[in-house]
Amino acid sequence: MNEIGKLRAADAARPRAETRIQREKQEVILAAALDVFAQHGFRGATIDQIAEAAGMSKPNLLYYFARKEDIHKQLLARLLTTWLAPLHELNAAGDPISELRSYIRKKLEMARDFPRESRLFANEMLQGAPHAIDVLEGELKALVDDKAGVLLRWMDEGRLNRTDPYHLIFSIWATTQHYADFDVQVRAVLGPERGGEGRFEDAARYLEHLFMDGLRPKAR
Amino acid sequence: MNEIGKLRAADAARPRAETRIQREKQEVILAAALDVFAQHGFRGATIDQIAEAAGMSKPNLLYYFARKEDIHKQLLARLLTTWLAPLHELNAAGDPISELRSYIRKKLEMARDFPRESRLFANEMLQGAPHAIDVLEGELKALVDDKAGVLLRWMDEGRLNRTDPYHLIFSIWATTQHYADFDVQVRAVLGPERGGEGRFEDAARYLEHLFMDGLRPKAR
DNA sequence: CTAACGTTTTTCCAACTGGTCAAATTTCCC
DNA sequence: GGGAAATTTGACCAGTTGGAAAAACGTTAG
Repeated sequence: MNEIGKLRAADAARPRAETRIQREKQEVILAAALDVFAQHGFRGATIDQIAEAAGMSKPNLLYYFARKEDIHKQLLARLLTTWLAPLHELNAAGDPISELRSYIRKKLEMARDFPRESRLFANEMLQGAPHAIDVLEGELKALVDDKAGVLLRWMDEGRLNRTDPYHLIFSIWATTQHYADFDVQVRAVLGPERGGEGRFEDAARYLEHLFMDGLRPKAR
Repeated sequence: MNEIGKLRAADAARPRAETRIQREKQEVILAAALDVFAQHGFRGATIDQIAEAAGMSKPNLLYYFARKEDIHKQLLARLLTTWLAPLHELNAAGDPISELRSYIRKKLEMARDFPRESRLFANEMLQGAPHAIDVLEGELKALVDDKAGVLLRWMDEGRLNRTDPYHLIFSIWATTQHYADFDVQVRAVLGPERGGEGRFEDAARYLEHLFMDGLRPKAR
């Protein structure tokens, strides 16, 4: 009888050397699970669904991930690191306006290129972050605290309008992720003509304008 | 044997006169279902869960709503009308800046006062709007087309900075609903001190500033 | 080539799922 | 207070769910 599966589950701290097949199949499973979890949430997704999307039988899938939760956990862990990367790159030594512009652009590109990851995260938030609350209160909060400090310094120096740095970051998250999470709505409202691929460029132009200058015409 | 349940399911066009108990229990069920659907999505929610939250047995609940989908449908239908009301109220004859300010405020209040409704809607969007796509492409698109026209006229008159009116509306939706849908994240990042009830006032102040004036300091 | 290990399939299970049905109980109107 | 209608309950069902076990099949290093 094989022990690898159980070892990996019980003893993740000392992972066994992985075979080629293990690496490949695990990727296939995670890719399939991303689709299913992103659309139906954790409870709404079934192992059968994931297995079928991954092109294998349920017991075969369970050979690689002993339980459904393990797949979800790993997906979430991967996501969170790549998700936070753009904010990490916000450079205190750079120019405030172009740093923010760049951050907004990167986040919008992530919404465009990794919409399933965004929806997976959104699902986790809607459920009250049962699997991610620790990261939110720990790593994420620390990072945002740090960057909020940077923003605040920029504001003190008069290089950015004075406002709430936390809510500023929230508003960037909200506006960019909206294009992944509410994609159906965006497409439906824009209609067939404007709802095509160009919508991300339109969004980028609009968001830049909004965040830089707002909507009120300058008095003259 | 009783027929009301089946009649109501089969012949919703000509509803029977409702008894007091029917009205009351249906409300209790819908309130309970709102909680459960908002947290777990349609597939992730179970009738047992809803029944328990409503304080009744499953067969008893099924006496009032013959199928799970019926509860969800009704919840969604109610939601959509109240959800669109604030945008309806955007008045073409008013002052652009105060109209927008007022719209943003109302949407933020809805996120604060009806977070479960917001999450129910978000869940539906994440799943690709299987039950709401018609409304999105019909009623909602028509309304947004109309109001986008108003915004465009305001821009033509120089009373609003020229920008994309559709994405403007999206950004208002995104930034306000964020405080309902991503509430856990907002609280976690703000921490115990700043994450209390005051967060909505802070958000209101910030969003007003963002939408009105943006972040770039005025050249002087 | 073959034995050990890795992988896949088949079979199975207990718990849960949405939903039915008839009997028991309660409510309401006369 | 009695009877009809409305409501609630308990027992039940077929299909699905997450998961276990072990046998059958592949792969690969010596």
